[in-house]
Amino acid sequence: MSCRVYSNSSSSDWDINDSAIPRINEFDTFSEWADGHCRLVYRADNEDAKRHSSGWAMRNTNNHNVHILKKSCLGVLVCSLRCTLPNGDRVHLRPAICDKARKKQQGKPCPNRQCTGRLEILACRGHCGYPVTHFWRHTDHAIFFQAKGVHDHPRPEAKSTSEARRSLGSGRRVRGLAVLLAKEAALGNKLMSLREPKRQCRDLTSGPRNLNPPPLIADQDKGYCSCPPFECICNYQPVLPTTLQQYNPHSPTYQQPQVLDSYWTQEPAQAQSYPDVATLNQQYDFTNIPADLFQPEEIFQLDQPIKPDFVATSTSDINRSPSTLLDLGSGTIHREFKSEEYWSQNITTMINDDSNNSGSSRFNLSQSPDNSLSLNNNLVPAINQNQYMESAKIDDLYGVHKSAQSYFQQTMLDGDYKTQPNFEIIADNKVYFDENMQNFEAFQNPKTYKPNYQEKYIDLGQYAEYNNFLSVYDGNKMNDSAMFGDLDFRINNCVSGASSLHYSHENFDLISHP
DNA sequence: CATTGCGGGTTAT
DNA sequence: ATAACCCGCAATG
Repeated sequence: MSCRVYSNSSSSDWDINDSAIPRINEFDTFSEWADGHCRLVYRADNEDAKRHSSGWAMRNTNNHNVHILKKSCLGVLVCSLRCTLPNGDRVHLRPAICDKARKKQQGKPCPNRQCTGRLEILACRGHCGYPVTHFWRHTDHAIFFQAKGVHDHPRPEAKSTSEARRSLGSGRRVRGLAVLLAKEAALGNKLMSLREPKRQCRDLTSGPRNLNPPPLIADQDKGYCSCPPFECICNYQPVLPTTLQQYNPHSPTYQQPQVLDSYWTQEPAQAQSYPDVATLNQQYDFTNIPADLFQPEEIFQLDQPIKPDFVATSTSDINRSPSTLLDLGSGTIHREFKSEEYWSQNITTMINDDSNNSGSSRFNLSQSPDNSLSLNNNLVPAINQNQYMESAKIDDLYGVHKSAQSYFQQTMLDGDYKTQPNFEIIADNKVYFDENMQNFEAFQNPKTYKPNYQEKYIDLGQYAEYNNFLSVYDGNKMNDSAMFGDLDFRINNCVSGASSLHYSHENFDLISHP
């Protein structure tokens, strides 16, 4: 699935912006759910790579560089009430890529027939407070992919699922699709639930930050009804499953959203039950709210960087934290993170960095004693948020954690995750050859190579197939080995100054053609 | 109609 | 200069 230490290609070191890119002779299999700071190299004829596709909802972003396609993550569509579907799962739909279509998605009724909530965007802020970005760069013989940031939200439904529903018109009535979705979502749920805070980075210059982003706009008095005009169904006060930590994908209690049969079929709605209801979140009192507060212009837009100045309010404002509504028109966030309700509000140390910057994230990250090592699963942080956690479940998860850690250590001890490839030097519009007769590609805007980050990923997806997961999940029992198989483990040493350099200019035949 | 990519533009750092 | 984003356009399916 995502990034890997043992990636065929990422054994080399390169940055998408480099003028010199290693010549890659081994390629990665396409990673639909690439996450974290990672670099992959695909065959030039890889159809998915050629389409620049991703499971994440990525929209094109103009970086004014015709040679590198940049995309940024749109997050995920979730229910404004964070409702729990009858089977205990959550809603996580795929945001439309085009702004217009996405606006229309926002405010639509929650697909959960028993829920009065509305769909809203949970923005991605996994890259220093900004959306995760993907970069694509084509050469004659390879397609280079680089991702920056760690998605701090659930996976949306896969593109294929979204497309299938659209092509089926009122897809919510299709039972077969529902099953498909449920399976896929369930799989994603489980994978996400095992994801650990991925960043173990420390900004040495500024020190550890509490990066839990607070509401940008205090919002106690901004209760609203997101019902579309003429469709308001707010005369009903739902009992809300608003135990916020349930939406922390890194909490052992977290369960990924899932689309239900009841959503997709015409079957009568069964009585909704909220087995883990604890408190009613007054934020979602829709009783006396006009129906016209959901202005299209207020819906969806800019992903504001999170200012560390705000963090002080994060913990105490949990229950009042408004939802995130990004304004497509103005680029402002009108209502801030309900995402805080998804994730932990107990962030002690947030470490989020990329190759060039330190930054913020909504992740609740556990600080590893060793800054250079972090297990990328979801099992560590049982921090003040497990009131609803069954002890047995905790035990299970920690069992997985331990086995995963064991594997990780074993793997890293092998120490063969890195090889030194030939390098593919890319300068502008000319072809060069190194002494090994490697073909070099043309590239504009050569830049000085900046070996300023070091990261390694282990993707265990190669050890367990998707179908294995599915079948395991179908049995309603995820055993540890299966879970373990698709975990991402990664080491991120994001300390720029402290990172050992993998190479120097001596390793490159840098050619600059300004 | 949505997706995708392109590119001119703005704003902020 | 760089990065993030807005917006319109065109090609495509």
